[in-house]
Amino acid sequence: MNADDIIKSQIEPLLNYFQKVIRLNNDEKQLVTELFKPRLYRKRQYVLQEGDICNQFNFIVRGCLRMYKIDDKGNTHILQFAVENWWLSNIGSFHERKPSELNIDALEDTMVLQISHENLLLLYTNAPKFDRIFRVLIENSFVSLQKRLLQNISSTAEERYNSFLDSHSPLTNRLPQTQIASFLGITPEFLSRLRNKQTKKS
Amino acid sequence: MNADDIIKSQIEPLLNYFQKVIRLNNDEKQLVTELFKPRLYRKRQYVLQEGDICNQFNFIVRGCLRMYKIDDKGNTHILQFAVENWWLSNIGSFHERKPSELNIDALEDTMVLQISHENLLLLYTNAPKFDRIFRVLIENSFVSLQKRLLQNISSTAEERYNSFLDSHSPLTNRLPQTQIASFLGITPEFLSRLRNKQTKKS
DNA sequence: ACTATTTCTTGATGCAGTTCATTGGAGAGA
DNA sequence: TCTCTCCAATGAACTGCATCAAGAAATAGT
Repeated sequence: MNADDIIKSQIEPLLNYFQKVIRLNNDEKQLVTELFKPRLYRKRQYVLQEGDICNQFNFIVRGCLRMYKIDDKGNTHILQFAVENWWLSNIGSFHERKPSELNIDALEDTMVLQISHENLLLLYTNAPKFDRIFRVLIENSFVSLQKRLLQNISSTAEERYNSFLDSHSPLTNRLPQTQIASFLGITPEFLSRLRNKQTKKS
Repeated sequence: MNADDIIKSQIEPLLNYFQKVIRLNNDEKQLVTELFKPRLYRKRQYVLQEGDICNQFNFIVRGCLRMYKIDDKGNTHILQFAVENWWLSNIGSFHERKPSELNIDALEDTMVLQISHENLLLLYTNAPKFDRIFRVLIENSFVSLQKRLLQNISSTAEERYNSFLDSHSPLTNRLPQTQIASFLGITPEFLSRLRNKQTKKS
């Protein structure tokens, strides 16, 4: 495969993703291919660092990213994991063009397709269909975020862990437990006790 | 004022809201006036009841709504309050056309402008500008939801209460404390203790 | 293959927040 | 005016989860 073919093969999953919402014509496909740039991040590399303005909207082709905040006591709180075919970006910082309080980094070597703020506006202007596509995309993100908030307000750590196993099962063996604990909002020690308790049961 | 004038005066805040995103032409204003219907809900009246499909997207003209879940133990957990110039609807149920797990009801007599699912699709088709307007609207909701999740993961009840006072100050005296406690994810008793502690300080 | 670093487990102790029960106050309705 | 119901306050006992500490197991770097 030459360089062009490699890029094309990476852009496929993105085009497929869009076409699940609305079919695209060739001009629109062309536009996507031009405006989204592939980029590789190495494990532990920052995609977005606190204080910077988030300037890229990221679609994950393969690998895994996390978005998190570090609080005053130095604890990290993970807001979101993103793996293949998911989107990740600090939407607030991206749209309001103001410094991010959140970090994004790679938990594995990760290939993304990213579009800059400027090019996304260009995309909206040249192909208004994408206004709708991104509306739907954000509606979906909103719904899962709302589910998660509900979980956090209304459930114990054990219930949250179990529903994480349900909803994120592929990640369970892919991530270190410290990361999962930080996503659930508990200490790694307590997660260890929960797991211990559950294995004893079965 | 005759009936038409009353409706017109109610539609103003909605048009203003839209025009903060993009200016509307007269056809578009006309469309909004036709497709959004005013409706009054009495205190304690349901706007959406668990098990029903959410069929209305609501803009609050005056009054106050809440959206909440009742868990297995019978506790209510408030996901969102909405007052003047805010939107409220169960977006998941609304778009996926499936039964709601959440309830929406009125904490005060509340006037809303509501658009049905069918008419919203009509609006998108006849005036694609609204694809963008609703994308922006949901982006904003997403950002505040994300802030709230972060708060919940990373702060103590006292910190959450204080930041509620900051962000929702107009509501503090407007709502009973049980409602605020249920929004913060704590018991009314514990909220009472927090308040007691804070008044002693000052 | 060896060390260094990170990750997981387990115990002891402490605290934030819950639960249950009781009391007092305030608004709504007859 | 007198209930009746709803809401706020407070005490005592309890529990879910954090913290600190220390050791074991796994991973990565050279």
